[in-house]
Amino acid sequence: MTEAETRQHIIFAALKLLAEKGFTNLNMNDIVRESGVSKGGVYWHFKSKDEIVQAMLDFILTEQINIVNVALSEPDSASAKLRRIARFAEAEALEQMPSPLDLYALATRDPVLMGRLIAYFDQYQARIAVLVQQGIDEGEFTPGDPSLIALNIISLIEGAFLIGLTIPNLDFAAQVESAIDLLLQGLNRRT
Amino acid sequence: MTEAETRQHIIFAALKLLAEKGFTNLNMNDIVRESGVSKGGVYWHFKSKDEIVQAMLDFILTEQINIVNVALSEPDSASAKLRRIARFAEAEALEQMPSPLDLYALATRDPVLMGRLIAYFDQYQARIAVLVQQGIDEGEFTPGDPSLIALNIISLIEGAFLIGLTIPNLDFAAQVESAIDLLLQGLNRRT
DNA sequence: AGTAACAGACCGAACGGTCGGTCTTATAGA
DNA sequence: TCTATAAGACCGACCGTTCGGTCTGTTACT
Repeated sequence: MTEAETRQHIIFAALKLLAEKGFTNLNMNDIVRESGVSKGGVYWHFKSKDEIVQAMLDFILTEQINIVNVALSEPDSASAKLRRIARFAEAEALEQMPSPLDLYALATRDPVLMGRLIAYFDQYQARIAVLVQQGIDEGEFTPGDPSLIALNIISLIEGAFLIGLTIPNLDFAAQVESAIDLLLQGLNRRT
Repeated sequence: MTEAETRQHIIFAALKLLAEKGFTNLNMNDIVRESGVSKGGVYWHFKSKDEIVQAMLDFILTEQINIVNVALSEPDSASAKLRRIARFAEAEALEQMPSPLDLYALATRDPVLMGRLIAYFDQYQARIAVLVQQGIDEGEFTPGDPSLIALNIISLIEGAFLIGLTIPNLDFAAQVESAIDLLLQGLNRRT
């Protein structure tokens, strides 16, 4: 195993544990056990628990941005892209990915994490804003401030996530779908 | 001080600390110090830390429901009520209330907390659904499943909160306002 | 006197992090 | 080619601290 491989191996182990037990119950000894790497080994690659948390957040946010990028790169109408993003989000939620909720909560207190999170939201917002602009240009959406509308769209998706992650036995897919419908109904130009 | 007063005093102290330092750094010794009640005293009123966390969540959720109830009791149009709720939410966010984010994250792993949270969302959803129904009946909103629409509205508000709590220097009020506008544009019957 | 309400010293487990050492692989001089 | 040397990657026992929680009182009111 190369250095980078081991590093990622440790991060994946940590992510798995985070998904299973939440941050409050995430401790180094468990990460050591789960990863199969010794304590010394883990601390060779990461100088602190905080650094692991940081790496986990980076990984998740990068994944998220990639999902959005892929959805945006498809040659589709703006609303179709929007639906695609929502569906990706849904698919990912169904996997055993750890909820970013713990990490968001942490970021509220940690300037470093907060920095990454802000950068992420900036990127996210910028990309969605481009999409909104596309929709407006193509006459699909009613004109408005793309940046602000983008933030509202993100709010809706994140909120749906929050609810979906919290409430079990909820038809998450249907909810996201209808949320987007509601949103589009508001965005679509009235013909 | 009566028993109930001391109890609430301790909870307030815990809430203040939660707001300041987040759940990860919330410990009993600090609660003891902040409340001014001794450890024995605190453990006289609460048999465990979990019980305090539970009480905190209960308090926050009850507050939230009350806000909604007050907003709903005003004799207003459906959309006006909706704006009122958003504005209340915003006002509360500006105070130093602790973000429920930590508690939401916790609830994901704790069945008891989850139970309270689900009950809360159920109530919340039911109330908003009534409001949506009112809007539909009065011809203000386009017809649709009030329950599902209610969930979407909640998603939007919670999402706006999430973003607002996370990103600093964001014009939170403006964002919520525009989010509701966007929503209403979708909800309003096209004349 | 009895009990509800509190005080605070104390406990053991668990935590994040350290440290001296080992194993493997790469390099280089003879 | 063989071997000496060194560096990188990893090991796991151990340490100091912190944590949630307990226990033995003490106060004050009825």
